[in-house]
Amino acid sequence: MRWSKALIPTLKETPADAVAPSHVLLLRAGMIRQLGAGAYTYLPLGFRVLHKAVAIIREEMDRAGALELLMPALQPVELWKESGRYDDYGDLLMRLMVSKSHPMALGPTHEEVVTEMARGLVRSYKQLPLTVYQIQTKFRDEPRPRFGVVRTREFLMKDAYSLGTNVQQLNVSYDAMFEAYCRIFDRCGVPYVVVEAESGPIGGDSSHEFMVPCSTGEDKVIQCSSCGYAANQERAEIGEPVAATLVVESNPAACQSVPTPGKRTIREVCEFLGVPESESAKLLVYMADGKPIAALLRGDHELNEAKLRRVAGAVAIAPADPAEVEKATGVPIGFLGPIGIKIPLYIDRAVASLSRLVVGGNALDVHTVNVIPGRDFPVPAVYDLRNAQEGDPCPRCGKALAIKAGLEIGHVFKLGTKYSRAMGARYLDEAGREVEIVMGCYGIGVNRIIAGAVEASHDKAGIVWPLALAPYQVVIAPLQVKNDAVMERTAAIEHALEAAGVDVLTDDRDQRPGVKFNDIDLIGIPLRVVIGERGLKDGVIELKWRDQAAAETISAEGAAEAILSRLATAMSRRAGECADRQRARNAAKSS
RNA sequence: CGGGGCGUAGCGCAGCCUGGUUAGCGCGCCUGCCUUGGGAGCAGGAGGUCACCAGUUCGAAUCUGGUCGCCCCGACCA
Repeated sequence: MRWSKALIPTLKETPADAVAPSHVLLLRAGMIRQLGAGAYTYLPLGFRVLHKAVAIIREEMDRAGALELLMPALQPVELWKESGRYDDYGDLLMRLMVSKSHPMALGPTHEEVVTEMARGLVRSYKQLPLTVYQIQTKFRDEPRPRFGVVRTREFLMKDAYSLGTNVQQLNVSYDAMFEAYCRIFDRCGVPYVVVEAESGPIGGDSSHEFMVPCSTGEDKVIQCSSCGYAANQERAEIGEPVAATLVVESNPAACQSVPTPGKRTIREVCEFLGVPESESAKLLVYMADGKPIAALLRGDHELNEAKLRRVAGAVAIAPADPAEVEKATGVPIGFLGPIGIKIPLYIDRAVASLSRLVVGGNALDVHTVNVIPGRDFPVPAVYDLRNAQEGDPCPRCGKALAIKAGLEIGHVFKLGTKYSRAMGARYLDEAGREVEIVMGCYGIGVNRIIAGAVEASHDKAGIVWPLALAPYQVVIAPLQVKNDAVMERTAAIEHALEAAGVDVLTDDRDQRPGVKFNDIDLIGIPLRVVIGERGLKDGVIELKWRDQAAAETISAEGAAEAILSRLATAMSRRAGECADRQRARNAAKSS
């Protein structure tokens, strides 16, 4: 491709609206352009990158035995009502009227459609297991799209669904998809960590997320550097604290009510009383399936709603509003405490290990000090209720956990029979009995692979694409486009590379070298070939890798062959790294 | 949905507080000259319903009210 014939609208300045590095650079490199909030055009260069990712995904899904198909984005809302997600999914579901009065939805995901298909097509255990996938546009009415291509209302997703007769088949399918995902992201050259994840409203038993570590990530990843434990903060467990020597005073003071007029928040109360927040406890009231429950946490800790939901055995929980709190406890919000509380109380482990704390006094403008858990209120049991923090003990090995931001690019779930039960998708087993299909679902955000690659790999000058995703593998920059010798040499190398199947971009613009170099760095093409009068006089041209500082001079004669061999070396090195990682995974699995 | 910010040429911005000729600047774009190994220089030029609607006024980019759009933080989120 000749640059002069291409559409590559690079930007010198950063558009005011862009903040995240991937957003800024994809915009500046002329890869995307915004149409509206959460809606982006992929310009030719960006579309090529998307295609490269799609091609890799397709190869690996096919290799894993998944069958590609294409389901409609336009879906009857009846299906969503049948599965129960019409309500659960809420406003995120993009609804519209067809033929003026017929309500439909644009698919945010396709469990319903797959299950509908399965109940029509799958009759016998002999047809199972089966995994299908598609690469298709999804729609979600995101309340807040952000960071360019990271969270949009319309995005490209690879979604796969496994159908099996039982949990064993599900586990085999799940493992195959898990492995395919590792291969996909390895091949794309995007760094990632696999974390245990909360399965969320999609339901199901088990789930892993694939995260690109980067500051733009919207999730928090908890990781143990010692044993390799990694989990989404939503899910991360906290290990038993190292048995701290509890300072038990020989003659502890009795608890005592103190006035705290107008002090409602932990910060206000602790500041007012001159007590560290870590020696206070807060009582949070939640509505669990419509009934009030309470959680007691250390003042400086954060409640993990998923943990509380599990402990309480509830389907759904939500913070109680002030009116519900007062109705359930008789106490105005801000002064709640565990002493004498009437609703079911779940106590976080960290609270029980405190020897003295400040709690709400269960009356307006009152708190209670010198409270000792177990003495002043019962502690029948303790739970892990809070979000893991930096430095908390690892649940596996007890070493300190670290926390960092991660961008979710892939997610695998074991759904079980959630959808097949709700929608009646059954097969006949060997004994002729009707049995619900056991399902799994597996998603990759294709756009997020692009965003994640840029987040993980860029410098001051611009994007540094991994070879596998780059819109073009090689860029040729003839420096004097009016010099016949330069242009003949350029064309010769260009044609030789293209004939060998290499994606080549030739910057034939009549621009000064500085302009070309800066644009080339910005769009991030891995290998740059510079052909100039000066070098040609000595019979040489220059090669430079985008991710390396130094350039290399090679003979102009046989340059194409030299470039091809360097590309081949780079690709086989990458393939070797992927193979090494796969071996490491296999070794870890068998051990 | 709560909080904050912004909307003036393709991009980045000034002007607005204190209303007053033809609304400016830089980059980019077009033409010519010149230059050519890291975003050159000179000259000429094109490009704007000042987001939209209503109001105040002799007069509105500027003041008032409303609407819409976009960004950020939070809530939310397979």
